Amino acid sequence: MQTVVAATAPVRFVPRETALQAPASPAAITTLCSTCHLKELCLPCGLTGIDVERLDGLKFARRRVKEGEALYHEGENFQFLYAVRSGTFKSILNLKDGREQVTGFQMAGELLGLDGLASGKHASSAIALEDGEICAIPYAHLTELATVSPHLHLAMSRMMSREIVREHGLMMLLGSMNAEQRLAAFLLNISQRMKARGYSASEFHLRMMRVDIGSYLGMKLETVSRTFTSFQHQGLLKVDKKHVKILDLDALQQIFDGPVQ
Amino acid sequence: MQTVVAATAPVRFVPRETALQAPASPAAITTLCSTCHLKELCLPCGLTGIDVERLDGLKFARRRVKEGEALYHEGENFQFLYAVRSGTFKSILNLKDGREQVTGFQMAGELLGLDGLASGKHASSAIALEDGEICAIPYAHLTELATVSPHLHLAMSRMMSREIVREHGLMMLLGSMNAEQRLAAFLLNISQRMKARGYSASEFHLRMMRVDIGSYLGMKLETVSRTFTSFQHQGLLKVDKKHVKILDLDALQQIFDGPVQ
DNA sequence: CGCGCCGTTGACGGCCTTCAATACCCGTGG
DNA sequence: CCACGGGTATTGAAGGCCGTCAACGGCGCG
Repeated sequence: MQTVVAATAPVRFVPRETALQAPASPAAITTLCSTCHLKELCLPCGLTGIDVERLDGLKFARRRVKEGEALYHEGENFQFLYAVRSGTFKSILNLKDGREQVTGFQMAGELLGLDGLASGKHASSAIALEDGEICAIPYAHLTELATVSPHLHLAMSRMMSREIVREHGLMMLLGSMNAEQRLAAFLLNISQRMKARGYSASEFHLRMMRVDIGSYLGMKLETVSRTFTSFQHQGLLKVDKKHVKILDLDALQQIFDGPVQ
Repeated sequence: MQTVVAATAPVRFVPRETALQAPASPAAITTLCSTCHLKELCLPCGLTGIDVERLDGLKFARRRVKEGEALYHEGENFQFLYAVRSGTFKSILNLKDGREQVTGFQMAGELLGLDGLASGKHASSAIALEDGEICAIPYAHLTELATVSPHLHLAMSRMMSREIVREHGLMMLLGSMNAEQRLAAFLLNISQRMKARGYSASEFHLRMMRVDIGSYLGMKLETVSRTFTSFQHQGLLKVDKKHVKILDLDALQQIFDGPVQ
């Protein structure tokens, strides 16, 4: 049933940058984890040689996604996990009244679709916030590999557990913090993730709109805007629309930590 | 590894194949999934004969827990998953200011500790809300089994995914609903879970305090109390402290669904 | 240019929090 | 037996944070 695992595809020399710019040939462009510049962040994180090579056997289909496009919709059959190669995505739940609830933002190296295993249908939708590229990982093949490789099994479990922990943190935020703390938490989180990806931790471009940030943080877009302005007046940061420059990371951290106690 | 003995006194869900009923090594405090009355709800859910028998090999240690006692604390090393046999538990995060954030309530057949895989340390604490009993499942052994049994691997992944989906729902609640909708959602959820366990869906005893409900729903205990009173005045239910009788489930559902649109 | 989308800002009001008092239950001890 | 105290739940009053509604400005695009 499962084909050969070891692959000897001639992809060793594909440099990171040009790999991203490969023309969108309709035929499947495959990607190898072992040569991916994101392997420290992504699924292979923590895996060693042999296990990563096993992942190579999956020959992920790579796919370009344009801004606004959906990777999958709530309710669709779950077949693939998606690993972000470039770009930013949002995960959303559709509310009964037509609004949407943002459950997370995903950046390079992060996984999308883990909520689909539960029922075999995607429990949320994933929308691209800018043009980007993803690896589509066939879940059935991945689990087959996991039965062979305990380390991969562990890595997958850890990925899911990490998602649970992340949502715990969000529940804490939504359940017990005020607007300033929420936005501070959000900015600190983005800052960290940008840093982990080699970008500046203090100056970045937000890819999502105010209404998305608001939905994610459980506040209205006007409140998001006002809180940005307030932070700017306090000298914590400089905002111009989506461009943010953090001027005082410590103070932001203190706001997040809450009133001293 | 697997011994077979005839068991009498089967509980509610009698297994089809009485032949493979398991050994009651009477002195031992171990528990077998194959004879457990919770197997339709718990970890073995969806698994068939052979896989459940494999779980039997783990010989879960059973443990009694008293009200107020902790199964584990945030930060402790992660070794076991815990399956609730009886009683009710709350999962909590400790906030910096000394308060706590409740992230979930667990009833019979539900798993505790899934957030520990991510870092190897428990990311939350689990506290018994009443005297109860749990199965302590050694995670290392469980993963070993999962490499042998693809079905078990799938079952575990599904358990985690279900937790992610559950938290999604909670984020929606915390991010976009008012006090009445939150409490309605909470009551409907409890009602369903009681029903699934063979109890009345319309009349039950809440095991948690108002402050816990409030923490879970992102509101203050006074607001919880006031909303209960309001529901009572609307004729939706009858409340006396922790005892709740739902009088109009449909109306409660309508409140949860929100204003018509 | 004009239109639509996005972000900002102001005014107002409502929902929920905060603070406080009271009632109730229950175990302990005089 | 009743008094007493601690923990829990309810209820009231006042206030604040944030939501709602509205207007405006900037920007990109047909």
